[in-house]
Amino acid sequence: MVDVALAAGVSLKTVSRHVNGATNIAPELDDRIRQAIRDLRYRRNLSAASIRPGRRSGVVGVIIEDIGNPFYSTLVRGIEGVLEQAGILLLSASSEEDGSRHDLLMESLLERRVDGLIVVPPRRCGTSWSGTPGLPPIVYVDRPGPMVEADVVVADDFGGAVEATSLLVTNGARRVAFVGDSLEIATMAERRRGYRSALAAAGLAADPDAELTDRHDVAAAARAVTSLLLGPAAPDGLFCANNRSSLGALHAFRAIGRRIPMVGFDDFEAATVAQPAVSVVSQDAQGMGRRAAEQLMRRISGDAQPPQRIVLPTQVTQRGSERP
Amino acid sequence: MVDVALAAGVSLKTVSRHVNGATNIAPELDDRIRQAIRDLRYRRNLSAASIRPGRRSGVVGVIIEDIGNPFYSTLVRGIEGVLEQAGILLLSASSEEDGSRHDLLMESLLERRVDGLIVVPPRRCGTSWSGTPGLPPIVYVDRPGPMVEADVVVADDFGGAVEATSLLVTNGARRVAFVGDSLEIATMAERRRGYRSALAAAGLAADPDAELTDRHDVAAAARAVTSLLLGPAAPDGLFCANNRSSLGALHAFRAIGRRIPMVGFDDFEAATVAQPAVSVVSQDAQGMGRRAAEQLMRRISGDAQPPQRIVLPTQVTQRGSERP
DNA sequence: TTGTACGCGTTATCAA
DNA sequence: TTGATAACGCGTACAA
Repeated sequence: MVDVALAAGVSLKTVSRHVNGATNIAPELDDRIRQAIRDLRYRRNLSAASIRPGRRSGVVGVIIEDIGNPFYSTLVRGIEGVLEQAGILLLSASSEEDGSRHDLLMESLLERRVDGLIVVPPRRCGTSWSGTPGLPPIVYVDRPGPMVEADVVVADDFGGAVEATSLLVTNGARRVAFVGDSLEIATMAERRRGYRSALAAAGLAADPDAELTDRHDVAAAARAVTSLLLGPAAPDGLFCANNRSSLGALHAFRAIGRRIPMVGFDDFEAATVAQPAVSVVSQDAQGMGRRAAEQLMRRISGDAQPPQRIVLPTQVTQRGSERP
Repeated sequence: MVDVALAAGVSLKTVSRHVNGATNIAPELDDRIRQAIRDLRYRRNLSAASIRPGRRSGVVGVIIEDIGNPFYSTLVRGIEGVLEQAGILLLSASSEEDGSRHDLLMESLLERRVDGLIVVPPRRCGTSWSGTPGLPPIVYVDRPGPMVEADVVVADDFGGAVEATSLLVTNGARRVAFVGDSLEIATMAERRRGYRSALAAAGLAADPDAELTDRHDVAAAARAVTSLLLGPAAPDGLFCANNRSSLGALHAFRAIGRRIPMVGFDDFEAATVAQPAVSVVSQDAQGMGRRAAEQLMRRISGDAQPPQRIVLPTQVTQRGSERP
């Protein structure tokens, strides 16, 4: 910046004004500075600019579980869309459901002085970050954070699971099984609660053996569904509690050469390709990202309202797989 | 940091040494500093640390087309895996195939003093960045950059397209159509070149009317394939040049109630769910990300070898859809 | 409208 | 092994 000032024959401060878009500069000097910047290939250092108290870094931290999961990558897309309009960049990382990894990432992002954080808390969130003074605003998304008193954007997991399960029951299923990931994950616990609630409401007994949890990937889900269908008390309906479980179920159906009615939670690419097409209760991943980013922007702008809990409705899409 | 030094009764510099993991500190002072840091909830400011010349920011910029596309999110996953081991964070953004947006993002990342860049160049890359002095190392991925003299990691698009097309021909197809995105995208041009080359090698004439380009999303690809199949000269084989085209073709088949042999470029989730399962020429997206990140790390470490062009082989996966 | 002097949080030099 | 002091690149208060 000194070099630019020297080349343009002005003071350092005038250059600073120029790059910050100040209007009270003589047009002539403005031009000289512009020229000097071009000649010297000057580019300002935003890291240096941001160390000054009260100045923002223009960066928001994002911690999700796994960018490879379509649900989360869609979520990030929603966040991107909102923040890019404010000229904010995303410093993102995947925690892989690992609490200590998550804490490390948080530290790392905080050390970089992000203006705010959008976080999908891992199943066992080591530290609870919210509340500590001096922290930038945090918005939790997809799952509630470790603190009750925090902004959070979630889908209606319970209601969606009730709808999905009821849809199967309405179509004649009497023994509806559940496939999903670990119940330590808040969304999973909620979805199973909805599943059980719907069964109870229909006067159906919950069978613990028909609840397949801790299936973390497609292959594990496929194996679980396969052995369930080949077992003694095969169900006549299947609620798949996330996109990987749904895909696994389809693989199982194909491997066995036989299917049962199913409904999945969270839409997925293969849903419309399967035969019959898979009915789902979909959550608006992009919308969740958008809402979270909007709420964060409000907080960054100084909004001090009490913490908001934003629950996005789910949507039922019937495509055929819910019927026998 | 001054506060910590004061509280621990040492000088500022000793605290600096402590947080930087220097070993030449008296254990007693080390403990006092550690305690003071805890008491004061001190967290160092990496932005401030990085403004000093020669110091890295510990951040790498990533510009891709669209984080919502499974191919790119898988690519980013590969990058993440390599860089996290070096304690490096990703500052990522989507250019949406927009050249001017891309340039803006580049400027923004450069102003944040990233240590390096991994870039998927948009179809019309406005400026050519490589070569300008003072720039951090750049590795192009998925497509060659605007400069020939730059590190780049790509898949064997030409070879893969030849294999895909030949597979259809081998299975009896005589009028093989092509569906894909804009030929301004380097990978698309290469794949069409491979497609044509395979046709020529088989003694088959290339029919311009059977080349459906500029189909940017699934719906557009589906519409194109539908009208092609319902048209006067319906093909008896279909090469889908990217994952969105493949998915579009499946939708078209389902809408019409009739299919033709097809092979897709790039594997996708629904491929194993379709009936018959879709044969693909797959590229190792995660591997491409990994290789690009590794190459970037070498450059950041000061490796000054001539620019590398890394071409990753594609792999044919026959699942049934290539047959009539 | 422009410039001077200082401070932001950190690291590097060099002397103690 | 430790500490005083000067950068790093920039923004702000205040004076001119």
